Amino acid sequence: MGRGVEVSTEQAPASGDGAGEPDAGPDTGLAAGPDTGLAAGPSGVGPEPPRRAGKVSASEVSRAIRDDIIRGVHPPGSRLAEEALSARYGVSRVPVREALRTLEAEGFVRSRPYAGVVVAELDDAEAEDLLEIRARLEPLGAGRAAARRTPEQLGRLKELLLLAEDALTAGRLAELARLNSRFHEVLAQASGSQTLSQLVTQLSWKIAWVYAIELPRRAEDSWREHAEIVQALEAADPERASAVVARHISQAQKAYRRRDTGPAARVEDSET
Amino acid sequence: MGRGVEVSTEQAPASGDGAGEPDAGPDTGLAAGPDTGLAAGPSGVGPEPPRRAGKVSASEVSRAIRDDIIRGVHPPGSRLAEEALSARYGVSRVPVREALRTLEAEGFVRSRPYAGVVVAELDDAEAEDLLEIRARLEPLGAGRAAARRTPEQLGRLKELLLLAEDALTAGRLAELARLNSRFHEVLAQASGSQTLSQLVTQLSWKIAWVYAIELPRRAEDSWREHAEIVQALEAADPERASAVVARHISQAQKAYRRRDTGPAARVEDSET
DNA sequence: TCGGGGTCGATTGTATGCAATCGAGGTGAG
DNA sequence: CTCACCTCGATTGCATACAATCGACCCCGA
Repeated sequence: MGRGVEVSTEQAPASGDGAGEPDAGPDTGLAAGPDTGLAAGPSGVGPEPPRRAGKVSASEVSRAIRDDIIRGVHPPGSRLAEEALSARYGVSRVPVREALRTLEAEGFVRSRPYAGVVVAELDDAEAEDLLEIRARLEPLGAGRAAARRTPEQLGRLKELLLLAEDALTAGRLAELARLNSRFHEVLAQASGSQTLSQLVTQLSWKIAWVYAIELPRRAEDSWREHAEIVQALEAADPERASAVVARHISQAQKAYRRRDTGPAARVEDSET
Repeated sequence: MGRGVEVSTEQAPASGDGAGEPDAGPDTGLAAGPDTGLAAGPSGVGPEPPRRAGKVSASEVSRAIRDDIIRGVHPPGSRLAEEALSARYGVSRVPVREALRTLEAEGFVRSRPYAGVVVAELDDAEAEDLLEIRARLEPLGAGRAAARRTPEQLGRLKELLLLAEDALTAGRLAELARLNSRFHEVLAQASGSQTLSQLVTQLSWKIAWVYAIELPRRAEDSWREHAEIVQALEAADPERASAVVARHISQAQKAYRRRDTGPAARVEDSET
């Protein structure tokens, strides 16, 4: 569905604060996104009413920021200044602050008094833990869902399967990731437990984040490892070459193990 | 709108909204607590500055409301009007709203646009799910903690054990519950994983809530069941009496199964 | 008497303005 | 040249003020 006007300026958040990545891939998807997730402010024609009615903006802002974090618009470690967010999402600082509190409780950002809000780091260990947590919680939710699901929920899940199949054959990976989140979200809702549903839903967001952040990073690492291999070959150092390749394969396996990136994923893996 | 002085009235949250409990135990600890969790306003000597410095109040407010929810001051289903909270905790509505967002993300309250915020319900199934979740996550965190703990953290845990032993022998159950939460919180921090730590910490708060809410409710139910037993005896209905007693025992077992209520808790009583 | 519709009060949601606080940069002494 | 201190700009945190929305109550007609 065509969605509104869209800003173009995009305002890359980090002006060289360089906490996390060494500005590694500038192609993380920053300029790619078709929309910023909200009304995008008065960039176009006229001053138009401050905000279109119907939606309460605070929760919308929270969703928009979360989406942008997941999509890599705000990379880990980057600072989220309130006024900048204000301008970006077209609301005042108050709903922005509320959204940030939500995201803080969800673990997407960290904040310290008078020091501002920073996107949480997401190192390898964190990602590993997240996947472990999911591995332990989702079966629980699925069990509950199997017992309590409504026909509507089942139907929606089936529908998502079909959409995912389409997206998969068409190679629309971004859409696939979103469908994945949605699938787990609905599955969580179907568990019938408020607590479990909320937890698993938030978890699924984090997982989507992991995939979005970790896979490009993995690609980067992969090429760095390739470079190391070449170095070893150039140095004619058989042992080092062997070790580097072994590590490379191991890393690739690890990445693969994490792969079940879609509702249709029929993972057979043995969870080693 | 003189907001200044009074606070002592304590303002029981439900002015007849009667959603949740039938005002069951007015002694849940409402007037008992030595403090309401915050500065409690200028109830004492002079008008003194609106708030003592040092602490950022929004997060303090969130902690205070959470504590009050756990302690039963705001029972499940009760409405949390912003202005009332404002008055109670001595701040304006802005930090109150931010605190509510935090609590919403943590699952302690539910909110709908323009309908306000309500303390989440906590039925038996939810409690069961929470305990399941904890059963699955805490071992993970403990494993991580065993690998990554710092000596300071270990020391703090030992200290908590001692304090818990004291509280246990002294029979200070409320203190014991708080120590329990604290213990799990520190344990979670020791896991070294931001995600896991935050999750388990929030979970431990919820568990404390379950215990605080569920056990009194259990006591209530227990006496209701006692009454049913008496009724069955009065009616000279052996089958019904048998069934009721069987259910009663089963419930007590369930309650017992949930009981490990402290790091050192070795309570032997059989509930009822 | 009962149902439908409109008005008003109360509460939530947001914007603006001001006070509090922290880090960066400059300045002078040693 | 280094370091401590201090001033200032920028940003966060909060209080107030105003707009938007919903529920309750009342009035009216059948």
